[in-house]
Amino acid sequence: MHMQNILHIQKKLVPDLVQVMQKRYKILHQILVSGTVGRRTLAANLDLTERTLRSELDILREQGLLETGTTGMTLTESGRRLLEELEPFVKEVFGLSELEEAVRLKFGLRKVVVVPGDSDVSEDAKREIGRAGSRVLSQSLSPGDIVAVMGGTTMARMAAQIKVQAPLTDNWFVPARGGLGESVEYQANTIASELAKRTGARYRMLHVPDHLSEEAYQTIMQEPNVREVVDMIRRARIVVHGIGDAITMARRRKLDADTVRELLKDGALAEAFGYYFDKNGAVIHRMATAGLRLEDIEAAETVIGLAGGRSKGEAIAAVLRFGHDDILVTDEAAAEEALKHG
Amino acid sequence: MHMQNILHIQKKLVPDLVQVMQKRYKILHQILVSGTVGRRTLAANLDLTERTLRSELDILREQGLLETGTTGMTLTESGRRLLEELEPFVKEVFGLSELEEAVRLKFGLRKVVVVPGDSDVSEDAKREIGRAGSRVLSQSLSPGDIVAVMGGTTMARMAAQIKVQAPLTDNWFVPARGGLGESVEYQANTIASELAKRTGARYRMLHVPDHLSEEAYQTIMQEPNVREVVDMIRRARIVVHGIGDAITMARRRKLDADTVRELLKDGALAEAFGYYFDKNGAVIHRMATAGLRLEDIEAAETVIGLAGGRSKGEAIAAVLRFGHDDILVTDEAAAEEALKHG
DNA sequence: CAGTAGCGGGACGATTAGCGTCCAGCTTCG
DNA sequence: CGAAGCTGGACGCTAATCGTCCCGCTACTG
Repeated sequence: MHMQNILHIQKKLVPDLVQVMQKRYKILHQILVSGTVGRRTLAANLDLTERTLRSELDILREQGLLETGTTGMTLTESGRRLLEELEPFVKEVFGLSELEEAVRLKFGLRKVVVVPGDSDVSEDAKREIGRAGSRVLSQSLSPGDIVAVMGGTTMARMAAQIKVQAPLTDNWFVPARGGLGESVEYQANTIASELAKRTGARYRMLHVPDHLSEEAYQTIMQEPNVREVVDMIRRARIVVHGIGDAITMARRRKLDADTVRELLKDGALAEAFGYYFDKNGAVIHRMATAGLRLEDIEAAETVIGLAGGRSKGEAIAAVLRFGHDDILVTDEAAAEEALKHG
Repeated sequence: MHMQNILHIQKKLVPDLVQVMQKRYKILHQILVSGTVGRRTLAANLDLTERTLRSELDILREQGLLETGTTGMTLTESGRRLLEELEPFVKEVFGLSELEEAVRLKFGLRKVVVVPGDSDVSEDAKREIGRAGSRVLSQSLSPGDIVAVMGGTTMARMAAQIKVQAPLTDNWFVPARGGLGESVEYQANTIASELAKRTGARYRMLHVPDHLSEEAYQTIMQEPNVREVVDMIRRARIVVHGIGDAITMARRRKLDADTVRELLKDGALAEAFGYYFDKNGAVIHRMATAGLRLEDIEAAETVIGLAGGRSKGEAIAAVLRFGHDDILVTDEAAAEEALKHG
């Protein structure tokens, strides 16, 4: 645990080092398997543009790793040896990004970010998910966007770390759902306000008590300022949510015994944005509070899921199977686990 | 030997990023020892410009390694931990550049280039010295410059690897000394011609047999084309030479027994540009052939010495003590050894 | 309590590096 | 002998980087 691999350290100090290493490794590797190959062919094989490849080749040539002849480029003895020496590290260097790509393909996502570690055992990993999540959210934001956010500890951590260049005077943060029985610092309302405060955006609260009678529910929904927030939720272009284990969430939200029994019977596995899912991603149950509906999830342009820890891998897989998430931010352990159950 | 450290690999694969790593480490380290420090102070301490430092600081802050307060910048817990984790690798990351700086200061040189390895045992290191030497020479060249070169295997390797962007139509390569009894492929004449051929520059040969009588010597020096080359040598702005062990060189050049004995008696240790030096850098003996004199060495703007291998460390130190070299290109083992004897 | 030194961060123009793109000249191979 | 594929050069556009200066603020110090 303490003898951290130097690659992990380097990733912090020089974040793009690993990517560049990967790129150059791929180039050398491709030349190795090709024997002798020309620049254009190489560019096509590696899906790089001719010019960027050329810059890399110049560097590699400068380092004496490859030679240029009239028929194309070949690895030098030095280059071949380097590739061989690099072999043991390749798995590690490529580990996370390969994981990201694997998860992305398996669940048909637009983007996957995997941070190192396991949130179940490492506070570091949790923080990294928060940081990575906030970065993803920042990148996804366009002027005028309304962002609907859920609650939860991961969401709170994300909110606590977001930073923007310039104040987002043109954006809104709204809670995706009314009160869901969480303690106040992890409620969607709190998170929306924290996000707004830290980014200079505006926000709205949605105060709808849990467990209302149908009649009371209809009444409160007629309230203008509830109506207004719900309308904003309907128009949200971005939705950010955590993913939880069904039973844990049910307990945390103090569902009544009957409901819990029913959830168990139906095979509830995961929870996200107030819905419970079974292992196939089918919706089992809906929390009784106002706000985001499934149609809104489908209408949103970017749905971002945040969750980490090996124990959540299966739940993540279930929610991803539901099929409406676009971006996943998770950690190594959860990603591996999700793949197993995908 | 075979389980190479990944840092060695990275130095080859991503040398640019390793430098960036060094820079960022230095910044973090400086902040650590300063406790809290402002940008300007930091820039002055690290000898960086304010703006470049600032870009780096932004990245490091983005990585959560440092925090910015009203009184200056401080490392975060993350940053301190990173620095601690990095400690075991620092020596290795900085190994060569620290070595370069140490040698540079010890012998008062303008520039020192140290390549990894030991030429005594590694063919790779020899080639790297050649490559590095050719790069240094290219960088030192200005239009119109005359370059005087010596012979030797290291010089030959350098010549074989030099490359230039555009042909040096305005430069001359001349042998620094007439024949010095080396086999033809390592003679200064050959090297000058090879360098010229590979760079598009022009060259002159200097054919002066060894061991001439004083009379014959005076006669040959009156020869117009000898005279002409010697004049060019006098005007050389750059001198490039190898450094040898005195006894080895004496033997290779088949000096007569008397002279060798005399060299030994006088404590000859090193040889460079036809002169023999004792351990204090004092000139013991001069080879009897035409060409470069000590005055010319002093007049030259840039004197570049090339030599590697632990066994040559002491000789290198002796020549550097002579005090007229500006740039040294060597390998790790020789540099370490030279420091011991400096 | 007022003055000041030192702080971070904003701004902006000049410079440069990076990149897409196309072309010339060469070698090799069919 | 022609076609294909190769390298390396060239060039203009764009985006990033950098040097430089300035502003407002804070926390000391006298």
